[in-house]
Amino acid sequence: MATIKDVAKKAGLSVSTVSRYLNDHPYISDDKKKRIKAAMDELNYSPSMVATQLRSKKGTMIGILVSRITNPFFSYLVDSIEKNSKLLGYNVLVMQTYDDPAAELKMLEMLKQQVITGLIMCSVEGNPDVIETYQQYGPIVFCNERIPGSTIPQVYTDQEQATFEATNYLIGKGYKKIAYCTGGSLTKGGHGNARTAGFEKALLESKLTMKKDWIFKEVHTIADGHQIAEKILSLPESNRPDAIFTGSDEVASGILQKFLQVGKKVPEDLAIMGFDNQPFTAMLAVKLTTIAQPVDALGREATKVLVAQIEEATYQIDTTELKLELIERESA
Amino acid sequence: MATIKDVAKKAGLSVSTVSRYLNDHPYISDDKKKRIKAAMDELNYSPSMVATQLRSKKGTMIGILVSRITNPFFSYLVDSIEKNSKLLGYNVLVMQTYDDPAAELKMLEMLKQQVITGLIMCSVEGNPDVIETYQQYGPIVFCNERIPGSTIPQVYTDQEQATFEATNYLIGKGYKKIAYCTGGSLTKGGHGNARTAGFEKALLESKLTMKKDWIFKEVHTIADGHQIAEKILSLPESNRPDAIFTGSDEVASGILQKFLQVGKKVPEDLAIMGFDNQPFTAMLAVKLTTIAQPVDALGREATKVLVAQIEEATYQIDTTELKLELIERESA
DNA sequence: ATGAAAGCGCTAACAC
DNA sequence: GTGTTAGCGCTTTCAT
Repeated sequence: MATIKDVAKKAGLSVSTVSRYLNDHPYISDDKKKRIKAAMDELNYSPSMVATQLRSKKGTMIGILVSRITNPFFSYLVDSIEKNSKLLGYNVLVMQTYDDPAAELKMLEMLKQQVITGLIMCSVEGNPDVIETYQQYGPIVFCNERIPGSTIPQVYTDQEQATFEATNYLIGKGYKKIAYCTGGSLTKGGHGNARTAGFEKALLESKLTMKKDWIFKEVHTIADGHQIAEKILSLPESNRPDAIFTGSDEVASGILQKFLQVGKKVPEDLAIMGFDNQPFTAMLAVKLTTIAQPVDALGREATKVLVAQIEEATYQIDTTELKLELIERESA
Repeated sequence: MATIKDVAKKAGLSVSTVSRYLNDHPYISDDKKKRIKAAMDELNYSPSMVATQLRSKKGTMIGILVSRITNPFFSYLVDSIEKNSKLLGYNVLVMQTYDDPAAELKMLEMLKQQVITGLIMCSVEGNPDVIETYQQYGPIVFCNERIPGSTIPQVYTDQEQATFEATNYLIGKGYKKIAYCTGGSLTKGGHGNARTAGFEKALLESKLTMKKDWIFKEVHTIADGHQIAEKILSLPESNRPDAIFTGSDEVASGILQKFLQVGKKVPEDLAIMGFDNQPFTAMLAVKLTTIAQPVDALGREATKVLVAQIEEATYQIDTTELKLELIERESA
């Protein structure tokens, strides 16, 4: 591999001139520019990013933390962040946590070790206070996750309000026995808390109660949905919910599928509310009523905030598109 | 940020000893190990990956090239590669090409610039011959894409055979006017060629013909499926296909949805064959007949081959799981 | 077992 | 405009 030194020698110039050329500094004579270009081509030279970065301290890699990339919400989010990053001259290092705080810490360490120049956390498992201590090593932004009172910039939607409204929508339709699913662990500070708060608030206002048997935590997949359906169906009829807020289209679909399989009707036997408005939800046997997330805007704004911080500029988040929207279809 | 020098000073030792500690060399006295550890903790020290890499030439980042991460096939593939890489001590840099050869080249350049230590190409747009020239800068493996005659290691399934069989399945059901969709551009050497070959072979053997009007190229999304459906429906009835091989569950779903919307029946009015067996295909209003891909195995084997090459070991690809399987449901 | 010192490839004063 | 030079933080001979 040719180095800047080789190029300088071949062009009969000093390394500094070549370095200037690389960083397109002003004031290099055209004649020399051509000689340098020729030498580079001849040697098939590419500057070493590693050396550049060691010296200049400026990296070009952004880290993205998601819990599971196979969740379409996250794959669309990564898509948005990747596209916007590329536009701004950055590359993305993607890491899945699978809800493991250790993976998250590993990513934070990479920020410290300068592997990444900035970090977008689309899911957070660890203690926000310790995450904050990593800000000294590079900018961090929370995307989608909202951590009240944190000093870390956040790009988010109002999930509490949306869940509140969605639950009221259910209540308004006459459902009184509403079950609840969450991807979180239901511990304070864990994720999914905003939604839980909105759900509880709606129930409280209507003097409805939450039953232990109707709460499902740490559920994410279609298979989880199957299990939930089975649990519900194994309950005595008198004790079964008549509606369920799932917090995930995948879980919702799983429940739906199992109910249909055993000959139940949706929403007559169970009304199902999804979350995310994933593309396929409009095509299911019973079209899913769900909540659309502004995933493109979420990714775009998060990227812009992060890059602004990296480049020591300021950027005011544009919140106009960051709205959740209830999509009314057939399942509830 | 503390450096190795600071640690050495604080521990009253030389940088070399600290470096040895970092790389757990043999023969450091326990006493000194403790002093080093203490100094590191006190200074909150983390070695700089960048400096380490500049010196040692050993990186820990693997590049993954996909066309669109929002395609569930790719998100599952990335999931598999990411998980397996992590297991082997590597991180992943993900880049989407959106079928743009320039993006692909950019990634190849990153291999040259040592940003990534190895590259898994899950989609290839550019000229295989020029891709091969990049092997001098680091190992490359093709995953899913098969490029006959290339010296680059490949992990793939037999898509030609599977498409041949799927088409024969359609023919066996009595369909004679079979349309065809591909994500590729239908140029020689472009992707999707294996499938096209299998399709053509099946048609040829049954003396069926391909019609221009029944060929759809560069289609990927549900929206593309909608358009295809509209084009088919705009054809005079006598000239409409009675079945369609889509090469993509997303496209298949789009076609299905539009047909159902206008009151057509599937498979009676049009038999639809998907590809990928994405989770939601079993839950559509008309369950999709499709082809399951061994995506976990694909990702795992690709990662193992690549890492073996990076670490200068040898690895024999385990092909036992690399089989495509026709999943017969309702749409065809 | 430990240390001194020479770079890895590049950037950025500083000098001319 | 262009060249000289001192590092960035680490690894790695080569001594001892």
